[in-house]
Amino acid sequence: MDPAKTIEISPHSESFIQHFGEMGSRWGINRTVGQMCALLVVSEKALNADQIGEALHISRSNVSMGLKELQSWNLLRAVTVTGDRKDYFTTPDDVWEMARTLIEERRKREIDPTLSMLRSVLLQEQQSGDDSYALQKMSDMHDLIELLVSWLNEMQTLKSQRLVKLLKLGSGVNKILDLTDRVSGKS
Amino acid sequence: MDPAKTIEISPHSESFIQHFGEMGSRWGINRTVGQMCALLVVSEKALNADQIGEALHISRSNVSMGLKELQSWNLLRAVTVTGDRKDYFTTPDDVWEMARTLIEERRKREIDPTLSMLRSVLLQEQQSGDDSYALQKMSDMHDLIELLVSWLNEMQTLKSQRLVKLLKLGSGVNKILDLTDRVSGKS
DNA sequence: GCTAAATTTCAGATATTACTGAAAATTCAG
DNA sequence: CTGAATTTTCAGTAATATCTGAAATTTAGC
Repeated sequence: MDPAKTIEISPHSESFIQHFGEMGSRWGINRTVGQMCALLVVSEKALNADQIGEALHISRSNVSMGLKELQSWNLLRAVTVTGDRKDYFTTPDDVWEMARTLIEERRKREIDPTLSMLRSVLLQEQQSGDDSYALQKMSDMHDLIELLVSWLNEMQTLKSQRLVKLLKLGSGVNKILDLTDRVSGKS
Repeated sequence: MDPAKTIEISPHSESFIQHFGEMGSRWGINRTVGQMCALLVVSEKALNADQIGEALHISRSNVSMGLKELQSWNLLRAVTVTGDRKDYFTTPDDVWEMARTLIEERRKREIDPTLSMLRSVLLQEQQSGDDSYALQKMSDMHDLIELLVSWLNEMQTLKSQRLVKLLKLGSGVNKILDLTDRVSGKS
C-alpha cells in the first residue's frame, strides 16, 4: 500500500495553525489541540495520526490524546480508507456546523454548571436573612444566564441560512420590535 | 478610625465563590481571580484588599495582582471611604452591565485577534493556487466571525431592557422574519 | 486464534502558570 | 518635606498542565 505522503503546509496555513496554537490557551484548550484542529480544518484530505504528528512536530502519543480531546468536543469526523488500517480524521466541512458545535460545547462546559449551581443554591430554604443581598445577586444572575441559554438553544434549532439572515438583520430586528410594541401599546 | 471588620461569608455565598474559583480555569482566568470577582459580586459593601485576602486566604500581593487583572477586565469600581486611606472595591451592581462588559472583553481577547489574523492572511496576494482549499476555509471562517462580531456589536448598543425583550422573543423573531420574507417575495 | 500494525495509557520529565514574602514604590496627612 | 500607611513589583517557590517514550492494549487480516 502506498505509504501516505508527508503533508505539505503552505505559509498561509502555517500562520493559521500557529495562531490557533497561540489562542488555544485563551479558548480553554491547549496549544497542541488548537493546532491539530486548525490543521484538520485547512487540510482538504483527512489525515492519520502519524501525519498530524509529523506536521506539527509532536509525539504520536500527544496526537492520540489530542484526538481524544477533539473527539470530546464533537469536532472530528473519522474516515476509513480502504486497504489502510490507519484511522483518518477530518473536521466538518461546514464552518457553521463547527461554530454551532463549538458554541454548544462551550455552553455545556462554561455555563451549564454555573446555572446548576445557582439553581441548587436558590432552591435551598433561605433560613437566614442576612445574606439576602447575595441571594438577590445570584437570582439576578440565574435569570440572566437562563435567558441567554434558552435564547441560544432556540437559535441552535434554526437552519444556518435562516440564522445568517437573522444575524444580518442585526439591530434591525429592534425596529420590528419597536413596531410590535407600538401596535400592542406597550412601552 | 474603625478598623474594617473581618467580613462574614454565608454558606450560600461560599458555594458561589468556590464555584467561580473552580470554573475560573474554564473561563480563562485563574482560580483566585474568579473567587475575588465572585466575592465582590455577592458582597453588599465594597471591600479593601486586606479583607479580600483574609476572606479568601490568599496573600496580600496575590490580591493586588488579582485586582489588577479584574481591572483589566473593566469589572471593578473603586470606592473611597472618607477618613480611610485604603482603597475599596466592588463590581457593578447591575448584572446585565457586567455581562455586557464580560462579553465585550472576551470578544476582544478571544475573537478579534483571530479576525485580524484571517484578514491579514486573506489580504496577501494568493500567489500559489495549491492552497486554495485552505484559503477558502479561512475566508468562510472570516465571514462567519465577522457576521457574529458585528451582530454582537449591534446588540451591545441596545439598552438592557430592549435586549431582554429581544432575547425573550427568541426564535419568535424567526416568525417575523418569515413574514417580511413573504411580503418582499424572497425565499 | 495468531500476529503484526495501530492506538492508547501512563509514569516520569518539561514547561507553564500561579502564589508568596520581602523589598521598592507610592500615597497622603500633618 | 517627612514618614507611616498602603500598594505594587518581582525573584524565587509551589502547583498545574503538557508532553514524551515505553509498555500495554486493541484491532484486523490471515
